[in-house]
Amino acid sequence: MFSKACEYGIKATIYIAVKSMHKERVSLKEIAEEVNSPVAFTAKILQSLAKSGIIDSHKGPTGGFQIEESRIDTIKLHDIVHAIDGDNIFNGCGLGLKQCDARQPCPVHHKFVVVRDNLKIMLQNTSLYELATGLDIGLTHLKR
Amino acid sequence: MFSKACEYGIKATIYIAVKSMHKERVSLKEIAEEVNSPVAFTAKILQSLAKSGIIDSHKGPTGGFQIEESRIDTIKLHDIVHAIDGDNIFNGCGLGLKQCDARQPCPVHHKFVVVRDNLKIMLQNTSLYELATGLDIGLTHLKR
DNA sequence: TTTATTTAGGATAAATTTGTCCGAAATAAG
DNA sequence: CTTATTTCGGACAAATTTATCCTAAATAAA
Repeated sequence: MFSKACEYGIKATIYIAVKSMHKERVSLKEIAEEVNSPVAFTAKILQSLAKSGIIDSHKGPTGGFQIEESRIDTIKLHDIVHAIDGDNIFNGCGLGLKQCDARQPCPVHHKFVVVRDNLKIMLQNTSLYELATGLDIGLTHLKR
Repeated sequence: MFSKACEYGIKATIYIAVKSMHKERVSLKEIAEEVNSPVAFTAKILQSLAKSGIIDSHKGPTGGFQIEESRIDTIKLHDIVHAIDGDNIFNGCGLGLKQCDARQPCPVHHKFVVVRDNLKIMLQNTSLYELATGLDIGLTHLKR
Protein backbone atom coordinates (compact mmCIF):
# COMPACT_ATOMS: atom_id res chain seq x y z
CA MET A 1 0.00 0.00 0.00
CA PHE A 2 2.46 2.62 1.21
CA SER A 3 6.18 2.43 0.55
CA LYS A 4 8.52 1.47 3.37
CA ALA A 5 9.76 5.07 3.40
CA CYS A 6 6.20 6.25 3.88
CA GLU A 7 5.52 3.79 6.69
CA TYR A 8 8.62 4.97 8.53
CA GLY A 9 7.75 8.58 7.80
CA ILE A 10 4.25 8.27 9.21
CA LYS A 11 5.44 6.48 12.34
CA ALA A 12 8.23 9.00 12.91
CA THR A 13 5.94 11.97 12.43
CA ILE A 14 3.41 10.61 14.89
CA TYR A 15 6.15 10.04 17.45
CA ILE A 16 7.55 13.54 16.95
CA ALA A 17 4.05 14.93 17.36
CA VAL A 18 3.58 13.17 20.70
CA LYS A 19 6.84 14.59 21.98
CA SER A 20 6.04 18.02 20.61
CA MET A 21 2.75 18.03 22.48
CA HIS A 22 4.89 17.61 25.58
CA LYS A 23 7.14 20.50 24.46
CA GLU A 24 10.01 18.15 23.76
CA ARG A 25 12.38 18.03 20.84
CA VAL A 26 13.46 14.53 19.86
CA SER A 27 16.61 13.16 18.23
CA LEU A 28 16.88 10.99 15.15
CA LYS A 29 18.35 8.23 17.25
CA GLU A 30 15.44 8.17 19.67
CA ILE A 31 12.91 8.30 16.87
CA ALA A 32 14.47 5.37 15.03
CA GLU A 33 14.53 3.35 18.23
CA GLU A 34 10.95 4.09 19.22
CA VAL A 35 9.65 3.55 15.75
CA ASN A 36 11.80 0.52 15.00
CA SER A 37 13.23 1.85 11.76
CA PRO A 38 16.77 1.93 10.32
CA VAL A 39 18.52 5.07 11.58
CA ALA A 40 20.20 6.36 8.43
CA PHE A 41 17.22 5.66 6.22
CA THR A 42 14.95 7.38 8.70
CA ALA A 43 17.31 10.37 8.59
CA LYS A 44 16.71 10.73 4.86
CA ILE A 45 12.98 10.58 5.28
CA LEU A 46 12.96 13.13 8.09
CA GLN A 47 15.16 15.33 5.96
CA SER A 48 12.61 15.35 3.19
CA LEU A 49 9.73 15.85 5.61
CA ALA A 50 11.61 18.86 6.97
CA LYS A 51 12.03 20.23 3.45
CA SER A 52 8.34 19.73 2.86
CA GLY A 53 7.70 21.85 5.92
CA ILE A 54 5.87 19.11 7.79
CA ILE A 55 8.40 18.90 10.60
CA ASP A 56 11.08 21.27 11.90
CA SER A 57 14.69 20.18 12.32
CA HIS A 58 17.40 21.73 14.43
CA LYS A 59 21.10 20.93 14.41
CA GLY A 60 23.60 20.80 17.23
CA PRO A 61 23.42 19.65 20.83
CA THR A 62 19.84 19.75 22.12
CA GLY A 63 18.90 19.65 18.45
CA GLY A 64 16.44 17.26 16.93
CA PHE A 65 12.99 17.24 15.37
CA GLN A 66 9.81 18.92 16.42
CA ILE A 67 6.45 20.07 15.15
CA GLU A 68 4.98 23.44 16.03
CA GLU A 69 2.23 22.54 18.44
CA SER A 70 -0.44 24.69 16.86
CA ARG A 71 0.06 22.88 13.55
CA ILE A 72 -0.37 19.34 14.82
CA ASP A 73 -4.09 19.28 14.31
CA THR A 74 -3.92 20.94 10.92
CA ILE A 75 -1.52 18.36 9.52
CA LYS A 76 -3.36 15.45 7.96
CA LEU A 77 -2.17 11.93 7.22
CA HIS A 78 -2.69 12.87 3.60
CA ASP A 79 0.03 15.53 3.84
CA ILE A 80 2.60 13.04 5.07
CA VAL A 81 1.78 10.40 2.48
CA HIS A 82 1.75 12.98 -0.26
CA ALA A 83 5.11 14.41 0.80
CA ILE A 84 6.77 11.00 0.67
CA ASP A 85 4.93 8.87 -1.89
CA GLY A 86 3.68 11.66 -4.15
CA ASP A 87 0.21 11.64 -5.61
CA ASN A 88 0.41 8.57 -7.81
CA ILE A 89 -1.46 6.58 -5.20
CA PHE A 90 -4.30 9.08 -5.43
CA ASN A 91 -4.43 9.69 -9.15
CA GLY A 92 -2.77 6.82 -10.98
CA CYS A 93 -4.70 4.17 -12.91
CA GLY A 94 -5.21 0.87 -11.08
CA LEU A 95 -3.75 -1.01 -14.03
CA GLY A 96 -0.97 1.46 -14.73
CA LEU A 97 -2.45 2.94 -17.91
CA LYS A 98 -1.39 6.44 -18.89
CA GLN A 99 -4.71 7.18 -20.44
CA CYS A 100 -7.45 6.19 -18.06
CA ASP A 101 -10.33 8.32 -16.87
CA ALA A 102 -14.10 8.26 -16.76
CA ARG A 103 -14.30 8.86 -20.51
CA GLN A 104 -11.72 6.27 -21.52
CA PRO A 105 -11.66 3.93 -18.56
CA CYS A 106 -9.65 0.79 -18.01
CA PRO A 107 -11.71 -2.24 -17.02
CA VAL A 108 -11.37 -1.59 -13.31
CA HIS A 109 -11.53 2.19 -13.41
CA HIS A 110 -15.00 2.83 -12.01
CA LYS A 111 -14.66 0.31 -9.23
CA PHE A 112 -11.17 1.47 -8.44
CA VAL A 113 -12.07 5.12 -8.16
CA VAL A 114 -14.51 4.31 -5.39
CA VAL A 115 -12.01 2.61 -3.13
CA ARG A 116 -9.30 5.10 -3.89
CA ASP A 117 -11.53 8.06 -3.09
CA ASN A 118 -12.39 6.23 0.06
CA LEU A 119 -8.71 6.06 0.93
CA LYS A 120 -8.13 9.67 -0.02
CA ILE A 121 -10.99 10.89 2.14
CA MET A 122 -9.76 8.83 5.05
CA LEU A 123 -6.28 10.30 4.74
CA GLN A 124 -7.62 13.82 4.44
CA ASN A 125 -9.87 13.43 7.43
CA THR A 126 -7.28 11.90 9.71
CA SER A 127 -5.30 14.48 11.67
CA LEU A 128 -1.88 14.02 13.09
CA TYR A 129 -3.38 15.20 16.36
CA GLU A 130 -5.73 12.26 16.76
CA LEU A 131 -3.02 9.77 15.78
CA ALA A 132 -0.58 11.28 18.26
CA THR A 133 -3.15 11.44 21.04
CA GLY A 134 -4.04 7.78 20.62
CA LEU A 135 -0.38 6.86 20.91
CA ASP A 136 0.19 9.20 23.83
CA ILE A 137 -2.58 7.76 25.97
CA GLY A 138 -1.53 4.20 25.18
CA LEU A 139 -4.43 3.28 22.97
CA THR A 140 -2.08 2.47 20.11
CA HIS A 141 1.55 1.52 19.60
CA LEU A 142 4.33 1.89 17.04
CA LYS A 143 6.88 -0.76 17.87
CA ARG A 144 7.09 -4.36 16.67
CA MET B 1 -1.31 -0.14 -5.06
CA PHE B 2 -0.71 -3.29 -7.06
CA SER B 3 2.71 -4.41 -8.23
CA LYS B 4 3.63 -4.06 -11.89
CA ALA B 5 3.44 -7.84 -12.16
CA CYS B 6 -0.10 -7.73 -10.84
CA GLU B 7 -1.14 -4.97 -13.22
CA TYR B 8 0.16 -6.97 -16.18
CA GLY B 9 -1.42 -10.12 -14.81
CA ILE B 10 -4.84 -8.54 -14.48
CA LYS B 11 -4.72 -7.01 -17.92
CA ALA B 12 -3.53 -10.25 -19.50
CA THR B 13 -6.17 -12.33 -17.76
CA ILE B 14 -8.94 -10.00 -18.89
CA TYR B 15 -7.68 -10.18 -22.45
CA ILE B 16 -7.46 -13.96 -22.35
CA ALA B 17 -11.00 -14.07 -20.98
CA VAL B 18 -12.34 -11.98 -23.86
CA LYS B 19 -10.73 -14.33 -26.37
CA SER B 20 -11.88 -17.37 -24.49
CA MET B 21 -15.46 -16.14 -24.63
CA HIS B 22 -15.00 -16.20 -28.39
CA LYS B 23 -13.60 -19.74 -28.19
CA GLU B 24 -10.12 -18.59 -29.08
CA ARG B 25 -6.78 -19.49 -27.61
CA VAL B 26 -4.28 -16.65 -27.56
CA SER B 27 -0.49 -16.56 -27.70
CA LEU B 28 1.87 -14.86 -25.31
CA LYS B 29 3.04 -12.59 -28.09
CA GLU B 30 -0.45 -11.36 -28.89
CA ILE B 31 -1.29 -10.86 -25.24
CA ALA B 32 1.82 -8.77 -24.59
CA GLU B 33 1.05 -6.64 -27.62
CA GLU B 34 -2.58 -6.07 -26.78
CA VAL B 35 -1.87 -5.40 -23.16
CA ASN B 36 1.24 -3.33 -23.76
CA SER B 37 3.47 -5.32 -21.44
CA PRO B 38 7.02 -6.69 -21.80
CA VAL B 39 6.85 -10.12 -23.45
CA ALA B 40 9.27 -12.13 -21.32
CA PHE B 41 8.07 -10.67 -18.06
CA THR B 42 4.49 -11.33 -19.05
CA ALA B 43 5.48 -14.91 -19.77
CA LYS B 44 6.61 -15.36 -16.16
CA ILE B 45 3.38 -13.95 -14.83
CA LEU B 46 1.22 -16.11 -17.08
CA GLN B 47 3.28 -19.09 -16.04
CA SER B 48 2.47 -18.47 -12.40
CA LEU B 49 -1.19 -17.79 -13.16
CA ALA B 50 -1.27 -21.13 -14.96
CA LYS B 51 0.26 -22.84 -11.93
CA SER B 52 -2.33 -21.18 -9.72
CA GLY B 53 -4.98 -22.70 -11.96
CA ILE B 54 -6.45 -19.39 -13.01
CA ILE B 55 -5.60 -19.82 -16.67
CA ASP B 56 -4.81 -22.83 -18.85
CA SER B 57 -1.67 -22.98 -20.98
CA HIS B 58 -0.91 -25.19 -23.94
CA LYS B 59 2.42 -25.65 -25.67
CA GLY B 60 3.24 -26.15 -29.31
CA PRO B 61 1.80 -24.74 -32.52
CA THR B 62 -1.77 -23.53 -32.03
CA GLY B 63 -0.84 -23.41 -28.36
CA GLY B 64 -1.38 -20.45 -26.09
CA PHE B 65 -3.49 -19.41 -23.15
CA GLN B 66 -7.16 -19.83 -22.47
CA ILE B 67 -9.70 -19.89 -19.68
CA GLU B 68 -12.42 -22.48 -19.48
CA GLU B 69 -15.53 -20.53 -20.44
CA SER B 70 -17.66 -21.75 -17.60
CA ARG B 71 -15.14 -20.51 -15.08
CA ILE B 72 -14.89 -16.94 -16.30
CA ASP B 73 -17.70 -15.67 -14.15
CA THR B 74 -16.56 -17.57 -11.09
CA ILE B 75 -13.07 -16.05 -11.18
CA LYS B 76 -12.90 -12.83 -9.22
CA LEU B 77 -10.41 -10.00 -9.42
CA HIS B 78 -9.47 -11.01 -5.90
CA ASP B 79 -8.24 -14.39 -7.13
CA ILE B 80 -5.86 -12.82 -9.64
CA VAL B 81 -4.45 -10.27 -7.20
CA HIS B 82 -4.08 -12.92 -4.54
CA ALA B 83 -2.27 -15.29 -6.90
CA ILE B 84 0.30 -12.66 -7.86
CA ASP B 85 0.68 -10.25 -4.92
CA GLY B 86 -0.23 -12.63 -2.11
CA ASP B 87 -2.41 -11.58 0.76
CA ASN B 88 -0.22 -8.93 2.36
CA ILE B 89 -2.29 -6.24 0.73
CA PHE B 90 -5.37 -7.68 2.45
CA ASN B 91 -3.98 -8.50 5.86
CA GLY B 92 -0.80 -6.52 6.45
CA CYS B 93 -0.61 -3.56 8.85
CA GLY B 94 -0.76 -0.16 7.17
CA LEU B 95 2.43 0.88 8.95
CA GLY B 96 4.20 -2.43 8.49
CA LEU B 97 3.95 -3.60 12.10
CA LYS B 98 4.10 -7.33 12.75
CA GLN B 99 1.84 -7.06 15.73
CA CYS B 100 -1.17 -4.99 14.82
CA ASP B 101 -4.80 -5.93 15.27
CA ALA B 102 -7.93 -4.60 16.91
CA ARG B 103 -6.56 -5.42 20.37
CA GLN B 104 -3.09 -3.95 19.87
CA PRO B 105 -3.63 -1.52 17.03
CA CYS B 106 -1.18 0.81 15.34
CA PRO B 107 -2.32 4.43 15.18
CA VAL B 108 -3.98 4.03 11.80
CA HIS B 109 -5.34 0.52 12.28
CA HIS B 110 -9.05 1.21 12.68
CA LYS B 111 -9.20 3.72 9.87
CA PHE B 112 -7.10 1.53 7.65
CA VAL B 113 -9.19 -1.58 8.13
CA VAL B 114 -12.19 0.24 6.74
CA VAL B 115 -10.61 1.19 3.44
CA ARG B 116 -8.86 -2.12 3.07
CA ASP B 117 -12.05 -4.08 3.66
CA ASN B 118 -13.61 -1.82 1.11
CA LEU B 119 -10.92 -2.81 -1.37
CA LYS B 120 -11.20 -6.47 -0.48
CA ILE B 121 -14.95 -6.49 -0.97
CA MET B 122 -14.62 -4.71 -4.28
CA LEU B 123 -12.09 -7.29 -5.48
CA GLN B 124 -14.22 -10.17 -4.27
CA ASN B 125 -17.33 -8.81 -5.93
CA THR B 126 -15.74 -8.06 -9.27
CA SER B 127 -15.88 -10.98 -11.68
CA LEU B 128 -13.56 -11.57 -14.56
CA TYR B 129 -16.72 -11.91 -16.65
CA GLU B 130 -17.84 -8.34 -16.17
CA LEU B 131 -14.35 -6.97 -16.77
CA ALA B 132 -13.98 -9.01 -19.96
CA THR B 133 -17.44 -8.08 -21.21
CA GLY B 134 -16.75 -4.38 -20.75
CA LEU B 135 -13.59 -4.72 -22.78
CA ASP B 136 -15.24 -6.87 -25.43
CA ILE B 137 -18.03 -4.41 -26.17
CA GLY B 138 -15.62 -1.50 -26.26
CA LEU B 139 -16.66 0.17 -23.04
CA THR B 140 -13.13 -0.10 -21.65
CA HIS B 141 -9.60 -0.45 -22.99
CA LEU B 142 -6.27 -1.94 -21.97
CA LYS B 143 -3.68 -0.24 -24.14
CA ARG B 144 -1.74 2.97 -23.47
C1' DT C 1 37.47 29.32 21.06
C1' DT C 2 37.27 24.57 21.51
C1' DT C 3 34.67 20.55 21.86
C1' DA C 4 30.88 17.54 21.67
C1' DT C 5 26.56 16.70 19.62
C1' DT C 6 23.25 16.63 16.16
C1' DT C 7 21.23 17.07 11.42
C1' DA C 8 22.48 17.54 6.14
C1' DG C 9 23.81 15.44 2.20
C1' DG C 10 26.56 12.86 -1.05
C1' DA C 11 28.41 8.34 -2.28
C1' DT C 12 27.81 3.69 -2.10
C1' DA C 13 25.87 -0.91 -1.17
C1' DA C 14 22.26 -4.41 -0.55
C1' DA C 15 17.76 -6.13 -1.58
C1' DT C 16 13.82 -6.40 -4.27
C1' DT C 17 11.25 -5.83 -8.33
C1' DT C 18 11.16 -5.54 -13.03
C1' DG C 19 12.74 -7.08 -17.27
C1' DT C 20 15.74 -9.99 -20.77
C1' DC C 21 17.92 -14.06 -22.91
C1' DC C 22 18.28 -18.52 -24.24
C1' DG C 23 18.03 -23.46 -24.35
C1' DA C 24 14.70 -27.24 -23.03
C1' DA C 25 10.32 -29.48 -23.39
C1' DA C 26 5.98 -30.16 -25.51
C1' DT C 27 3.26 -30.66 -29.48
C1' DA C 28 0.88 -29.88 -33.97
C1' DA C 29 1.47 -30.49 -38.81
C1' DG C 30 3.87 -31.73 -42.93
C1' DC D 1 10.40 -38.58 -38.20
C1' DT D 2 11.36 -33.91 -38.86
C1' DT D 3 10.38 -29.30 -38.42
C1' DA D 4 8.29 -25.22 -36.85
C1' DT D 5 5.92 -23.15 -33.14
C1' DT D 6 4.85 -22.22 -28.54
C1' DT D 7 5.22 -22.35 -23.44
C1' DC D 8 8.57 -23.58 -19.44
C1' DG D 9 12.15 -22.49 -16.59
C1' DG D 10 16.66 -21.17 -15.23
C1' DA D 11 20.28 -17.69 -15.40
C1' DC D 12 21.23 -13.16 -15.87
C1' DA D 13 20.72 -7.93 -16.17
C1' DA D 14 18.68 -3.42 -15.26
C1' DA D 15 16.07 -0.38 -12.45
C1' DT D 16 14.17 0.95 -8.28
C1' DT D 17 13.74 0.91 -3.44
C1' DT D 18 15.73 0.27 0.83
C1' DA D 19 19.58 0.84 3.70
C1' DT D 20 24.47 2.16 5.16
C1' DC D 21 28.66 5.03 5.68
C1' DC D 22 31.16 8.98 6.09
C1' DT D 23 32.25 13.84 5.99
C1' DA D 24 30.45 18.54 6.32
C1' DA D 25 27.80 22.06 8.53
C1' DA D 26 25.45 23.97 12.36
C1' DT D 27 25.19 25.00 17.07
C1' DA D 28 25.03 24.65 22.19
C1' DA D 29 27.87 24.56 26.14
C1' DA D 30 32.13 24.43 28.63
